[in-house]
Amino acid sequence: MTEPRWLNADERRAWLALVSINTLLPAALDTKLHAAGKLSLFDYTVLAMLSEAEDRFLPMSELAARSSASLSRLSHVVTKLQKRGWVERRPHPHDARVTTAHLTEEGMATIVGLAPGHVEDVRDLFLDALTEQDVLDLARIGEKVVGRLDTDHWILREN
Amino acid sequence: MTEPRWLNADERRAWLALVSINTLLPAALDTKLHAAGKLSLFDYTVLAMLSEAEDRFLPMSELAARSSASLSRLSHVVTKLQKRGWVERRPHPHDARVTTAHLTEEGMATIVGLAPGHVEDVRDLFLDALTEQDVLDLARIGEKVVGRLDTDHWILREN
DNA sequence: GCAGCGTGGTTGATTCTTCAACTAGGTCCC
DNA sequence: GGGACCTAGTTGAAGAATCAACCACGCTGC
Repeated sequence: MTEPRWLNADERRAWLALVSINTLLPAALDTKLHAAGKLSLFDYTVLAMLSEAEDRFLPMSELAARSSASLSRLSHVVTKLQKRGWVERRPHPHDARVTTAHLTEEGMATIVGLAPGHVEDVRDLFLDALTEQDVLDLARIGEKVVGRLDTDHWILREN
Repeated sequence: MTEPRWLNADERRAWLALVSINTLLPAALDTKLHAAGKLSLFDYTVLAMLSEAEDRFLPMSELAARSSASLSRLSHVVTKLQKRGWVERRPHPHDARVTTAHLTEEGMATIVGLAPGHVEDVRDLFLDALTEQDVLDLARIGEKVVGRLDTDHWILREN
């Protein structure tokens, strides 16, 4: 039980900034999205991932991975999105354990309508504060951190 | 209504990494802290802010600012921490609107016991993935983003 | 061909967070 | 000195996240 290595000044700055961003940014985007369409950032992310997937469907576990969520959380949210008519659940044809989540036309229309405003918000709240170099640095550092938190994270997959 | 400026590849990388960190990092630290002492990262942050404050107390609104939370959220959490004997509420002597939250001896003992493990976890899950230059870059970029989200954020105050 | 284990997913209870409504004390200013 | 408005904080209800328990299917080895 040796004395822990406390954070130095720069480490503390980096850590505090990250924790603050972590609470402020999702809160701000949640507010915007809730005003625009009564959904949360997580709801939006789920719809976005489906809209970018081939044929607009994904197995629940793949969708969970792409939205960095637990299967349980995703299951509850998909139930909610289903009630709004934006997503459908279907059994997988070849593996009866698997459920696939499909984006409906209505769901697609919703995200198409929301996306431009959301991108503007992301720029407004976040990217516009940064130079091109900052963006590059952040992408590099961010991916390192993601790799440490989850070695197989999908955003690190080749291509 | 002009065509929105979609994210370019690097912007997208930076954004996706940040969103992923945002869900993975607190989840991992919550799990660790919950195992160590049945508290969340936010609970820990509140205790930590009090422990670093002069005389170990702060007005609710200042504590809310330092933990990036709404007053409402803080109020509920302080009620919980109070029930565990870690925090006390007292009226402010000169302004009857203000409530101050005080860290008890028991609360101090709790955070002193938890801190070394928590710092190790922060290194383990996050800082150890980064070089010294990364830490500097992240501190710089992080503070820019915080400034954009909240101009008067406390971490930007000239001490 | 069936026992045992791992995978994929759902559910309900508990805990947390947010939101809107409200109390109450302070400040401005006429 | 009395409105009007602002600041600080609390509360209860509603919606969201987590956790543990659980079911069903598939694979493996015998």
